Amino acid sequence: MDKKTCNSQDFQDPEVRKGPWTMEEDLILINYIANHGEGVWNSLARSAGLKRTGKSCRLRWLNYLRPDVRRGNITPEEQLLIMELHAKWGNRWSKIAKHLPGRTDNEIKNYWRTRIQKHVKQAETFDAGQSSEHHIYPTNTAHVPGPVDHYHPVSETYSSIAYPGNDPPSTSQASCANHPTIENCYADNFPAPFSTESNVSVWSMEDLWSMQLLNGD
DNA sequence: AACGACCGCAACCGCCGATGA
DNA sequence: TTCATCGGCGGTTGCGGTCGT
Repeated sequence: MDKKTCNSQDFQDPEVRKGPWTMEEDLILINYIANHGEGVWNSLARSAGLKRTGKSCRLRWLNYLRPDVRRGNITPEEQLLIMELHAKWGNRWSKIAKHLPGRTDNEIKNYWRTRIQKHVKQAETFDAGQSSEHHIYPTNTAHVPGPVDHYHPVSETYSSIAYPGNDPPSTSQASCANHPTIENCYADNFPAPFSTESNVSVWSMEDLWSMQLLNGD
């Protein structure tokens, strides 16, 4: 049998819940960690009464519920730092995230793939068609991504990379793009938190934490 | 107004290394 | 040394929202 399927943490328990976290689950997790601290995620999940894997709890906590997590609105400075560090280390998202306080590896990874990689690919395909010319950028975008050079495994760096310095992320896509934070984005939907039927969490972290404080021991 | 295409993000999956019995 | 368990990481996917026609 495959080792993975034998792993208790990966075992397909029919009782294990998957998919989006509910507000109740979030509150349980926040309360439990507030009272007992984080760590030993599998036993935490069991002790807290959550029908989730330890992995799922850890991910939810680190990427969303942690009080110091900052979400949305990557600043131009952060974007530049991400580009520099990615040029240096490649897809070492957790390593990159350590240099961006409050940012998670998952967010940086998503940001890179959805915002930056897209433009890099555009530039690459364009450069392929314009190989004799340098720094001629697509006209269908305001962004001017530079060419990506190749990774040197020995030095753990890319040879050179020319990214736009203060090119802000596109704001034309997400509905929340003009909001400073996703919390404010959620706040704009109040006082009618949606998805009430599925009870999927769409609450601001401030709300969750204030609820936690109210419920606090 | 309706609908399909596209995009962003949360969450899951698979793998690997560390640790302890 | 071997095995089980856990934590962490990077890659991938599915869903919901937005945009364009």
